Amino acid sequence: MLDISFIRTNPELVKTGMLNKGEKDASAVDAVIAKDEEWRALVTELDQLRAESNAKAKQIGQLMGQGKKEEAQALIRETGDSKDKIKELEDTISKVSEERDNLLYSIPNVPDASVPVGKTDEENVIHKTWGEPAGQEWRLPHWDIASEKKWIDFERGSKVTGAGFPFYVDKMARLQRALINWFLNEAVEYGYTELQAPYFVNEDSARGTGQIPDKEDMMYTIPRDGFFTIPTAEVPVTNFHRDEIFAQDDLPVYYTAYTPCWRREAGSYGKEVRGLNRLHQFDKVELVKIVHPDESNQELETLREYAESLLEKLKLPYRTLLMCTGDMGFTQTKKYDLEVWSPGQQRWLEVSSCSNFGSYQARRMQLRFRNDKGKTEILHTLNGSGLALPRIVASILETYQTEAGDIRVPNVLQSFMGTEII
RNA sequence: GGAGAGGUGCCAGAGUGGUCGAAUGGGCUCGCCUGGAAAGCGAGUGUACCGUGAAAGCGGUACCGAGGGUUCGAAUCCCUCCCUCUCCGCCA
Repeated sequence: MLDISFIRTNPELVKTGMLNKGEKDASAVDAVIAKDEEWRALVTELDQLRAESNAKAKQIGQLMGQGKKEEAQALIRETGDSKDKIKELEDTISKVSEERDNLLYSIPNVPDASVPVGKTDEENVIHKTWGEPAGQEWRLPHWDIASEKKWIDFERGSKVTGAGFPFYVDKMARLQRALINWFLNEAVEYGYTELQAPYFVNEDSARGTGQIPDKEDMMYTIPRDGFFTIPTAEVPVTNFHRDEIFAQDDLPVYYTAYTPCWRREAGSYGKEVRGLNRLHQFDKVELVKIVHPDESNQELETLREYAESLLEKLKLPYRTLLMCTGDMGFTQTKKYDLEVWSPGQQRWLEVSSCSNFGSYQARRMQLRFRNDKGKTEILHTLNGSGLALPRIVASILETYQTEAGDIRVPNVLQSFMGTEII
């Protein structure tokens, strides 16, 4: 969520950002300011009442201590009214603050000034392209390669679990393992601390990173225990330090974690979900940064460059898009998508999304540091994939296939695969 | 899963209805002492919110695992939940 005092002092900026992000109207901004004013007035009133009642209780205590029972009794009789009033005010306040918070949750993060204004993905800006996208020619889409080689078993996955839960068989299982290892090794070498995270999170964590209330339907739930299966490692990893206060010297903090990711992906269909394009369960190595507010924009650039370097080392042609305001998502201030070329499908596939969340997530999580003046201040969080596996696997199969039907193994993966060709 | 014991500030740990935001010790910060350091001595050391102020600050409220309740008054009593530890069971 945004800082309410920031909204109060910059209402027009927030409204513009909201409309640019494609919200229908920005009335929530004025509404939240009004609701907050109401809340503050009530809190002031309640605090005064409580102060009076505390003073009385203290006095009663003193009288009792001195054995002046009669006087104490008289005072106790006086307290009835204010007690009811306090109770009533407390109920009103909890209602009002809930309304205020709901409004606050409905206001998206303000896009950074450097983000292009636009409505749809057509207005995203191509920030960079790398490599020569190969033509179709004799190249097959990865699902044909995989089924011919019996490397990915979608049918048995459907039988055992459901659509979107494939088995990876033999060389494909090994390729996945190779990628996970290589991604983690690269990240650790770069300076990320490796974490192994829980695959289920509780409601507080889902709220901390903004899956609740915004994107609740993307997650699978375990209702009996109140858990959500993680849609990305971002959720447990960013929540790792929830409610903590960092010393300034400990910043920045970099984490990497491999986890499976589960997404319900309700409403997806057709070529979008063909093969490995979109799955309900997939593997991903995630990168998370927790940084000083002044550094987050620069940190986003280095995060993107790091993710790009992985594709370059894999020698997979890609392009980087700077997402426009309308296509970038609710909680981000700025976002880059990395798309790898799929020669078998002749289309780009998103394999990494690098985002700066500013203070939006950190405020929900009360993730803070102590600044030069010794005051606590909200940190900034970022994350990006480094990288998501299935589409990388798809792109490798399609890019590295030979006309004879074999698959060459990218150089950086050969030591993990134990071979140069599969 | 069963039985029991617990969850207090940065840490350890006292506190079983009133003057407790919380003893004491350790840590940390600053000052004194020293050629410098250690030791010693002195002072300080939570978070959030509301009000006020340009700010430093000042006044107030809340927080002793979380949420409810009893009471004029709750860290302390009651209820629910979560977590930790010990023993038993189960188990990779």
